[in-house]
Amino acid sequence: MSFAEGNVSSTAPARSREDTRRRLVEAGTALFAAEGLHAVTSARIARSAGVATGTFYLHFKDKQELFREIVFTVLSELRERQDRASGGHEDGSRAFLRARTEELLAFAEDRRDLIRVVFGRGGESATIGEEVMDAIVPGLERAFDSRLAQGELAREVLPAIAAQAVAAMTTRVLAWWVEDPSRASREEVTQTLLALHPSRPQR
Amino acid sequence: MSFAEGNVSSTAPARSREDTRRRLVEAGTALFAAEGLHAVTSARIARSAGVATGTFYLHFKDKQELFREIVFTVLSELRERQDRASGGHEDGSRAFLRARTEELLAFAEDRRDLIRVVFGRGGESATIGEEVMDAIVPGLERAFDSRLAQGELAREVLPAIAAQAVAAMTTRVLAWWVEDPSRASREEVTQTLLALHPSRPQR
Amino acid sequence: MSFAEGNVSSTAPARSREDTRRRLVEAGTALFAAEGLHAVTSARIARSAGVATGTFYLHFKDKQELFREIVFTVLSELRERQDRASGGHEDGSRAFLRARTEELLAFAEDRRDLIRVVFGRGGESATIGEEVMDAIVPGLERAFDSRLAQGELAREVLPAIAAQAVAAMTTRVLAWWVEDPSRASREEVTQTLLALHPSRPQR
Amino acid sequence: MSFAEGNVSSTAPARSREDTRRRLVEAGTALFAAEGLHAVTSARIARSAGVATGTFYLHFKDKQELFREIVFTVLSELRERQDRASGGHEDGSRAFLRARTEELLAFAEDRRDLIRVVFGRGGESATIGEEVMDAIVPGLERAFDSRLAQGELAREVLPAIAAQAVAAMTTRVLAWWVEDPSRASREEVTQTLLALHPSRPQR
DNA sequence: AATGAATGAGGGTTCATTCAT
DNA sequence: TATGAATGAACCCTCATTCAT
Repeated sequence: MSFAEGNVSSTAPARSREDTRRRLVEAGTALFAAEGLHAVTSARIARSAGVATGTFYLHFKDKQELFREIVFTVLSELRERQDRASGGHEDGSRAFLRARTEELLAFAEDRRDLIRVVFGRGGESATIGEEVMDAIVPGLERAFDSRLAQGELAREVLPAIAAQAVAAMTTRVLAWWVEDPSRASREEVTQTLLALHPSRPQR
Repeated sequence: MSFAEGNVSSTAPARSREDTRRRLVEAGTALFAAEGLHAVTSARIARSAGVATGTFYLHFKDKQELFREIVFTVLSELRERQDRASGGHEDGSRAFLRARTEELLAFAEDRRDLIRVVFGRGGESATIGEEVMDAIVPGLERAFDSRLAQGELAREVLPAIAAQAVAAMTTRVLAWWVEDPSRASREEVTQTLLALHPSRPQR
Repeated sequence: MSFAEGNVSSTAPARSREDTRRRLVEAGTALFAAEGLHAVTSARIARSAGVATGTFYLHFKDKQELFREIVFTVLSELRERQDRASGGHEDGSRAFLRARTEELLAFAEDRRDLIRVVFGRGGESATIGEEVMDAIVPGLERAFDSRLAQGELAREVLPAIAAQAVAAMTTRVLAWWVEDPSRASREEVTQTLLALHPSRPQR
Repeated sequence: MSFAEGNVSSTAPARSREDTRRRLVEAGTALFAAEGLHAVTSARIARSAGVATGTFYLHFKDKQELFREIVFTVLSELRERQDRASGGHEDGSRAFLRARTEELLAFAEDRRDLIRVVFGRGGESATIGEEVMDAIVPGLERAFDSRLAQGELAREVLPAIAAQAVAAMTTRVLAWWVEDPSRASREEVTQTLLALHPSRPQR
């Protein structure tokens, strides 16, 4: 057993392990997007990933864990992309909001399946639905807090409520749109979402 | 009150059957509100209603049917109450909207359990969640259509999207609020919802 | 309460009771013929007879009892008709056999439903199937015994076996025929059954 | 015997799976023979095979599938044995028939349980009973067709009916005999069955 | 690390039968 | 006698998870 061989035998399985994991994530994403958390069994995910049933549990504690992983990977990737997209603009400005919204919709167009899993079917697991909200809402709430302080928000708006409202509105519109993108152009969705965004007092 | 009248309104067995049904609906409502559609079994609902497992199926084809019945009874009762409350006001006017929103919140305060079942956990069943949306969205969409025509809505707003957005926003805020009504006063919720309602073009 | 009234009130229910029973038998016959013993519930029979579920059990101990009653009523009626039909002929003669077979087929044509219940689906209940055989076989066996003694049967034929064979052959052909009477004319069935009837040694 | 050969014929897990399946088939056969299709539950078969309930469904879609498998395995094995036994004789000849009948009875003596399942209780499932007939009858009908053409059958015999009759007669006698083989010797059964077989015109 | 057969608790549902009215 | 709501045991089947290989 040469040094090289040893290397090969210790890295090849490592690569293979990651590969297996990725295959499971991909199979799970496709199935969850198409049928939802409850309708999909861990055995089917494994089969669809081309591995044995038991292999699933070498990579994930249970079905929820895979689901959760998909959901939070998406959320963090999405946030990263939005942060990058809105990087050049002043926090909370129109341009900032537009950049983030456009990036959101670009992502949704690219990865309809992921949006379906996270926002379309997330409600299937009460726990995870709550966690998704917890991942989205606090940032929004802080934003509304500061906009309220700067007088850029109607005084009667409670940031905590507005944050819930905007999170729900955005995720719902997204889910609705990816279900059938011909329902509206990307620009129409963008403009409507921006128009509905809470802003300075009216009248 | 004649003898005939008494007979007509309800025979003895009929009263008993209706009573059992009502007990099942109540037990189901409480359990669905607390744990959601999936976590509750028909056997538990029956036991909690003080009847045998089989009795459940004398009254409902299956668990979904009871769930659906609860959901759509609530929706129609709610709509009725809102219609009554907004009866005196011009369609789509501020006063109209305020009256409907106040009635919605009054209902939510009265029947937190029902709101939880319908809006908090409704998403658990993709089918029913979709149907709930279908019961709410078209009316909103028509309202936005006519408001757009009257120039009372920013021109860039697409009614179909706005309807999805407002439905999601409202139901989410409601669910969030009934989860812990101390989070905000009824008036704060009312004002925030009204402030977030899409309206005439800004700027 | 006059004498007449008393009479009415005591005989009317009596008539009604018999009527109810007859309705149950008829409903049961139709349903058993169409779907078999297992596929039919006592509640459905009652409903189809226009009475309440519980009423079924005022007339029959259980579903089997109704089934059994139908089966054995048919068997005894059939035997009576065959006896009457073959009355003028010498026991075991060709004419005797032909008369009985013709009567059997006439009955089958009249009452396809009954034949289906008794011979088509009888096998569904092992117990009753056995009893049907026990009702048919001994008579046949005695007949073969005497025909054997008279040299009208091949010597190598064991009456006990021949009786089983003829009972099975006849009931099966009957069931097959009533399932679709266009499969063969009544005369063809008669002639074939008679031709297959064990008789004097050949060759 | 190379290493490869051993591998090909059966891997360790494969052997185990087949073994479980065989145990289920054997347990099912014994139970179906003793109590019939309806009286036996899949859970009991599993328990009797020494495996868990769920294991049953790893091997068979449902109870019917196991039943069907037993029935049609028997029928095809039986046919094979009969074909082999009658191989040397001219089709439809006396010797041919005798060889097939003797093989049938030898099989019945060997595997009373199987005969009970297939012919004794087969009627319990209308569907399967029909299929069993469909597996037996067409061959008989063809045989009678050609015998009729050759004048070896009474002209008044309709082959389609005779086929039904002979199938029923044979299976019934078989079932009756295996229920208690002391009722008749194998030779007596053989001779009676042969004597009852439709043949050339009499008189 | 991967396999895949096995597990068994538990869910949904049916239905023969009872019994208070 | 009739009613029909109620009963509850029992069945079929699924599937998340384990474990010997």
